[in-house]
Amino acid sequence: MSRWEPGAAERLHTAALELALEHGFAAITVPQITARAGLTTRTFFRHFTDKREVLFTGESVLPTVMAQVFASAAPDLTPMEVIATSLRDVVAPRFDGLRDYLRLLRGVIRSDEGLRERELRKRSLIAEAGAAGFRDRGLNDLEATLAAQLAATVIDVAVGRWLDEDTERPLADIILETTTAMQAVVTRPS
Amino acid sequence: MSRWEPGAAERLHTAALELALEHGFAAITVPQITARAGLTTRTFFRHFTDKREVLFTGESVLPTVMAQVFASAAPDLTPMEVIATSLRDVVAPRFDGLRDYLRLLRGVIRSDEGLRERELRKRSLIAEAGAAGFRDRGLNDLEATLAAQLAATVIDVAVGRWLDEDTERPLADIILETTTAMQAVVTRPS
DNA sequence: GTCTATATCGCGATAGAC
DNA sequence: GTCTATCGCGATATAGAC
Repeated sequence: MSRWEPGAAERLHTAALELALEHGFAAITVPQITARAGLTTRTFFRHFTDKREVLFTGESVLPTVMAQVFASAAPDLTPMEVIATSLRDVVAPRFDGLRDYLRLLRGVIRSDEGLRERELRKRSLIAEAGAAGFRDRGLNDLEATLAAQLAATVIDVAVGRWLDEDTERPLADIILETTTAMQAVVTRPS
Repeated sequence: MSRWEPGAAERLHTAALELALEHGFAAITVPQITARAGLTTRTFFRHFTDKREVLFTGESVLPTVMAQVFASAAPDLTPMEVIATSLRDVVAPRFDGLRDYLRLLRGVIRSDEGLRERELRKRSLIAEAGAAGFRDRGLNDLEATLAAQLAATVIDVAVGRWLDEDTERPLADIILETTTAMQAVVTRPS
């Protein structure tokens, strides 16, 4: 048995989310968070570079997920097909079951400007990882960048709508709806 | 004649940019910036909500520019046509002449994680303003959101490439190249 | 304009895992 | 022994209150 309870980062995350839900993120302090998790302030900053970061754990898996997305895509698919099928098959399963938690978290993030800003980094990381994947598939720099931005937009918008709805429609359905709408917007005839 | 030299915000911006170029943004302090601008620390925080903000003045015009973009677009244009022609006619002229300054500023922003994060907010503001504009043109929520994200991506990518190139190719040319590539990525046949 | 809270981080020590 | 996670103390700058 160790000197410390395991899962310090996760306990800090839970404590921070609970406190933020109760009092608002701006109103709580790092000492408050660490007190609830049974740790010290100094320890907090060893796990997270700043106060906001504690709400964005688990985000580090996103580039990994994007790598999976492209590894699992058939080589003859067009960029939009890669986006549509891969997000449906690889991303959606990862989010299933997290809906209630993600709704709570999103509520906190939306209520704080600093957190909203921090959240935009997630999209940026997705787009970066995606661009590398599309370049590996043979697209040139410009096309790879644009395709990855499209993918990031689809994830962002689809997950947002998935969390918005009262009925829990499968994320995979919403992803397909979103990619279809994207095609329509770009190819719409005058 | 007033008690203060005019243009406090602009002087602070210039001082901050110069100091950041010399020492790196993280290494400089607000008192250093205000000292160079001949002001007090308190005055700094009256003009800017935080230290990073001083490098992002002028950004507040972006929603206005986006409003212009949609006001000036012919009503029968498709979303992609609105993006292509409006960015070329309204956005590009606004950036002309700022290239050297923007390259310097971008160098500073790229070198600091906090500033990179803050910059993503610009894209977010553009997308929000754009979505409102596309809704006004009759697109439904989903399509308006996607079209605005496309527009934000085109601006981002096109301006980035414009600043990257050694030869000063007109921004309008690069915008057209970017929208063309976007169409190709989405409509590419298998 | 002054005062103060608190976010942030450097350093040294400690305690267990291996 | 080394490695890693933690603690405690202290310093500084941001940022907001008064």
